Amino acid sequence: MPARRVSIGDIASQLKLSPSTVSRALAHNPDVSETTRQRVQQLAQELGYQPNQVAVALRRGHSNTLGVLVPHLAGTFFPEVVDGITEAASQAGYNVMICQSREDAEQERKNLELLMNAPVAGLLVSLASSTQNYAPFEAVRTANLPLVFFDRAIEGLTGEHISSVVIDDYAGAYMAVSHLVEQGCRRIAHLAGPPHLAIYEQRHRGYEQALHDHGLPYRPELVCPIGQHQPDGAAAMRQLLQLPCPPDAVFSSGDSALVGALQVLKELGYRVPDDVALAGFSNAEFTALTEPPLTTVDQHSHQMGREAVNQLLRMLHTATPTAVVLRPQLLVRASSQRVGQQQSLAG
Amino acid sequence: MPARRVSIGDIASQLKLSPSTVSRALAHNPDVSETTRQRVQQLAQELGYQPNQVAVALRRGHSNTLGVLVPHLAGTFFPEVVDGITEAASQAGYNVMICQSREDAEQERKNLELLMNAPVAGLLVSLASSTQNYAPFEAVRTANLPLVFFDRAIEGLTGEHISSVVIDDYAGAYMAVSHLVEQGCRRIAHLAGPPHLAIYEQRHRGYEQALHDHGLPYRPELVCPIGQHQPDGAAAMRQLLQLPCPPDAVFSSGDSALVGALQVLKELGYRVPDDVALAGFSNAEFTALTEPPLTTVDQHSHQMGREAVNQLLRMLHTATPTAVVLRPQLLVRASSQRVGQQQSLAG
DNA sequence: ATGAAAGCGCTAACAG
DNA sequence: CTGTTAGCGCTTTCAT
Repeated sequence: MPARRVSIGDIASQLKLSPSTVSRALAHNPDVSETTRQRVQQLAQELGYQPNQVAVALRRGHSNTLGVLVPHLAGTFFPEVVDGITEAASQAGYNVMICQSREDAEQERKNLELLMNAPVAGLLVSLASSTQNYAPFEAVRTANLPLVFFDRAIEGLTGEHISSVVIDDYAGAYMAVSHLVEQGCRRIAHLAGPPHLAIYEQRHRGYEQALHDHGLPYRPELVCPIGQHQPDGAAAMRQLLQLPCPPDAVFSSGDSALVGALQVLKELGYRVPDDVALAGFSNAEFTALTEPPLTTVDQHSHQMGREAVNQLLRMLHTATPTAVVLRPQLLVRASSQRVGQQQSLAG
Repeated sequence: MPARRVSIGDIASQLKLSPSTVSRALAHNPDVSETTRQRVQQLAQELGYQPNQVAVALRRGHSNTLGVLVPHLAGTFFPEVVDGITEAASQAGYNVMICQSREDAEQERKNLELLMNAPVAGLLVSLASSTQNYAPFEAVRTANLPLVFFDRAIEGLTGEHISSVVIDDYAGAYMAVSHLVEQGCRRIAHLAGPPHLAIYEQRHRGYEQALHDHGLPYRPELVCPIGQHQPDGAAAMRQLLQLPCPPDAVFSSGDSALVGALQVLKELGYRVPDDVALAGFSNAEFTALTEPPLTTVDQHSHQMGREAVNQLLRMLHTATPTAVVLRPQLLVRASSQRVGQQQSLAG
């Protein structure tokens, strides 16, 4: 009943040829005569022959599938990267298998194992926030399976088949904070992310350096280490407003937390940007739709996905790993533009 | 150099056993003696043995991979469904392979072919908006490959291995429009989606029926067939406001278009909801963050994904197809709540 | 230009 | 309880 699919053997016997010849004909092998080639292709067409990719993969020892491992698919960033990945992959004739670690290191390990046995031609990975143990990635490295980290990479893990595509988080934060200073802000708070993820550490460092370069002091009480969700940002904002000397601007390491802060400010009657100016990071879809719209740093997420695939394909062919750093772009919107201040697009 | 991976044969020869015994021991087959089982498992552990899933799939004739085909991964809806799918699938020991049709019927056909040869244990599909020819799905049906449509289904395509999970779009639209009527709106416009997709047709019908049941006339000039993006909604809104007798409410078939409409209204100085009340469909993340927040219909997207996987697993085991219809939920927010009107949550 | 044979890694039927 | 054999569908020597 399950409508058995036609195999090379079927075609061979119908045409009284050997499987090898049929295989060759299908592969446009020049050894095979023009006439047989046509006969084979004709019949294959008629019977609706489709190669069994599993058998092909087993025989060849590798597949044309790329494995993708992301922390989650919520929000806008990762879906956009994945979109870029699937687009570039399918253009190059690869398909894509996606797993989510759900920010859990153990789940990440399992998925990694799964993908390695899938098997895939290579891996595109963005780390879970809870990952502390890099042993599973060592295993990928020793298996010589090409690996590209995107956005969240392991600093220091290098190998002959390990590339990375990240944005310059440091520069993005620096640009945003410099912009806030130029708008006249002097007490700039920072909603910081988990520091063991390099991206958040870099954003923190960019914040720090920008303050320093503009002659402003770094005040630890203005730096709140928080989760990345809306309520986290709201709670942090409330605390900041309790300070004897509250901030006149907030630079958040993520947009969701920032929108939480915005809501608290509006609720308590503060004016944005005049009392408190706001800038975030990621260019989430909703940042353009809040009131006021939020200044944020765009990460070129779609392009990051495409670039990650390019890196992978490059390694597949020439085995030269690279570390690509994309330059982020500051999007200045009303949440940080004070009247009477010059507009500036860079830091 | 590529650090050859250890196979069952390797373990067998090191232990002077046959591959079959090793295979059995690994599979906890009760036939094998306790001692050998332990020896095998011990060595497998030490050598870091991992089964080659491709070989397993080839041998068994099927894999533990589910194929997912979505129109796109932009916005919030499909990522949320996919999130539900991967969650439920991985709990059931399946992994997930995701393809995007990019709303293109030809791409959809290719991806379908790809997934069928992957091979997958079953398919979870949401149609591209341009799909008119259902032949590729006939092929899936005759291959007896379990198929679950979610959200965008082919009405009338039934089979022994075809299920569907959709929400009651008709009811969702009916609820939203009834709510607008209860808020005192009398000239309710509709931003309609592509009518050949059943979901949009149903939303349109729900709109029509709600008007009728409340004794309001259906006015064709208030129904705008548009694309689903923000500028489409903005353009439609401008047109509607040109009418001799403009609408006092808008029910949009999607949230992005609605936010476009909202922006035009604010730009031109209309008050929402007092001059024009708004309601949308999908509960996109940003609808809670606009000013005012947008009333919308929640589609239980995450649950839809989980449910789709359940349907698929059910067919894998018992072969009984089902058509699940989830009940949507109207989320009343400020964009439709007029002061002095009673609040109502259902229609 | 074509065929025969071997084998990718695994499992299941069939001995013993 | 364990081993032998065969084969999933395909590709690729090696013959002819």
